[in-house]
Amino acid sequence: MRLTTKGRFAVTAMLDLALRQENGPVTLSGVAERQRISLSYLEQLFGKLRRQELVASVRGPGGGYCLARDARTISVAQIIIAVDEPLDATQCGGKENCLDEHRCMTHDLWSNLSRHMFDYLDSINLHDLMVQQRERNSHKVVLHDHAPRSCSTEPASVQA
Amino acid sequence: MRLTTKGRFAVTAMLDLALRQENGPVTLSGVAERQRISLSYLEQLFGKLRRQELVASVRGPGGGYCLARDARTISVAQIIIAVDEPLDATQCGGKENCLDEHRCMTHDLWSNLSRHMFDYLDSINLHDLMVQQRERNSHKVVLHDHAPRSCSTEPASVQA
DNA sequence: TATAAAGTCGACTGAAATGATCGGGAATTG
DNA sequence: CAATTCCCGATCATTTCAGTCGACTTTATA
Repeated sequence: MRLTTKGRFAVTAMLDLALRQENGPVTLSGVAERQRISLSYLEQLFGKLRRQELVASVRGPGGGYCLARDARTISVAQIIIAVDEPLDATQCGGKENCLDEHRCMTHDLWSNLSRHMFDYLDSINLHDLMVQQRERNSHKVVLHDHAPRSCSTEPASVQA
Repeated sequence: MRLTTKGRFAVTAMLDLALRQENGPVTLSGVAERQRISLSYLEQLFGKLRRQELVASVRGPGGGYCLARDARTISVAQIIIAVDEPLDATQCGGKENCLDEHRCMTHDLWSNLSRHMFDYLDSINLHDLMVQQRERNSHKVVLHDHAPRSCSTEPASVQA
């Protein structure tokens, strides 16, 4: 399992999103500003997160991103895998040339480690992180002062 | 905790060493050949392993490397740390700018993960790997046919 | 309908890390 | 002395990472 700032940023950004989405879609420029992550970089990450259906996008003014599912069903591992694609510490992903034709001597060690890391990160979901964060910051969240758009696909104002 | 091929190579090489050192010092060129790792690269790694006192070197003809301690007391984590120096997945090693002045929201997550990985890799020692490996390969080890030098500091032939 | 706010996409880039090489040493044995 | 082996620093090529840029699409609303 690869661990880079890519995965870290993604988790941080998803947490930011999760903490704010009750006010409607969250813009990437907002996340970028609050978390000090480059907007263009976030766009890349959220492209992947969207394709993995972890977030849903709403285009146009007032748009942004929302979680595609309940925060309880999104694990940290899923987020990291979504942006950091290849999930293995073995370098030979089950098939390649560890050593000649055989699995190298330490193959099992790395694949076990990989599974270990995954299990740990998969045991933590976004909701857990939200709770932790809210405990720390005693509800400093500032609400939008304009009417937010809806995160769901149904129209915000029922007049279709 | 960083996981690169550097750490992998180091563990593989140390295991090779551990499995063969009963026949006296093991040369790096031997390890390089058997494990398909570049000799010069191994030299770099073993420089670090020696400075961390995980291995001891014997110079001159018949020389090579030996484990500096019993295989049971050398954990995989120690090997990886020795060659891959900085041991943290937090990127802000406790001090740096996670976010402004504060620890970033996911700081604890990463430091917990880091500790998790370390604990796992620290729970496995070289002897464990040796046993595993010997179970797989039914004693295919070929012995040297010349009298080996000693790994210890005392002279091999007692005539000092 | 024009405009602005947002997401979408692909190509590109600079810098760092990785993995590896090279050359010249120093120690030790025989 | 010569061969073997460790020792060490400098250097290098490639890849990956993190980030940038520019052009585009969708949508709300004035």
